[in-house]
Amino acid sequence: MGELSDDQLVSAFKALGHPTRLAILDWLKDGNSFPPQDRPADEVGVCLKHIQARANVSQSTASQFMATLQRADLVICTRIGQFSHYRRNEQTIAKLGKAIGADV
Amino acid sequence: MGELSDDQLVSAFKALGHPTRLAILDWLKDGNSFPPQDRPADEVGVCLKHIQARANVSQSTASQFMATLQRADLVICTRIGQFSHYRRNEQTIAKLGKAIGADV
DNA sequence: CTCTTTAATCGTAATAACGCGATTTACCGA
DNA sequence: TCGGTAAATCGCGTTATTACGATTAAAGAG
Repeated sequence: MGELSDDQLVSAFKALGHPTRLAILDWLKDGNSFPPQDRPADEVGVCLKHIQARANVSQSTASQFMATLQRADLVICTRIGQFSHYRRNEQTIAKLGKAIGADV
Repeated sequence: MGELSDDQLVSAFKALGHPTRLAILDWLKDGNSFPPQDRPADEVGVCLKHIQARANVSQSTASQFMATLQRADLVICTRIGQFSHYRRNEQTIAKLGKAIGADV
């Protein structure tokens, strides 16, 4: 269980430094609050279109937001057919919490 | 002991999303590692010029970095005469650590 | 095979952040 | 009062981020 490097920390903080991305990460704590899907949200994550709808942004913006969160390793993407599902990467988020006070 | 609002969280994450600012906050954990001052660093904080020297940036850039950290409530500034001293705001940093996992 | 749906990528314009030198303000010592 | 020093602010050019529509690629339905 390694710790996050400085680059990873900066990348994560940058990703969280946006109100919508921060909100999305919060929404993903309860995947079942989104519209129903073929595969349950708490298993594979929430479909991008549902995130897009709640965030009230364009499709491309929603896709970019999730790509930013993914590059920071804050979410995990599971692609099933044509659908991309996103869920929180609790491991990285926990490491980030530990890093504050230790590294930061 | 209130919690940080969403705006405060975003502001703090933005401030931490820069390698130099993140490093500065880390340096301030050991104020005595900086050159000696009239008033000890662990009491009033570290003088701006010492932070500037270690960060290897211009005076105006150093001043702006600290202003950004201060607006995010991550550091506290103590002005003594002509010198601005900066030290960590452990309270906000602790709240930020708690917020990750709770709010985030 | 064709049409539709999903989502990533491209191109772009507006906005914000970055970092610097120059200036201004404030404080101190002589 | 007059320099000298510290630091905040201003002005500016550069770079990065933001958010969008349009395009592209892949997958499912008929």
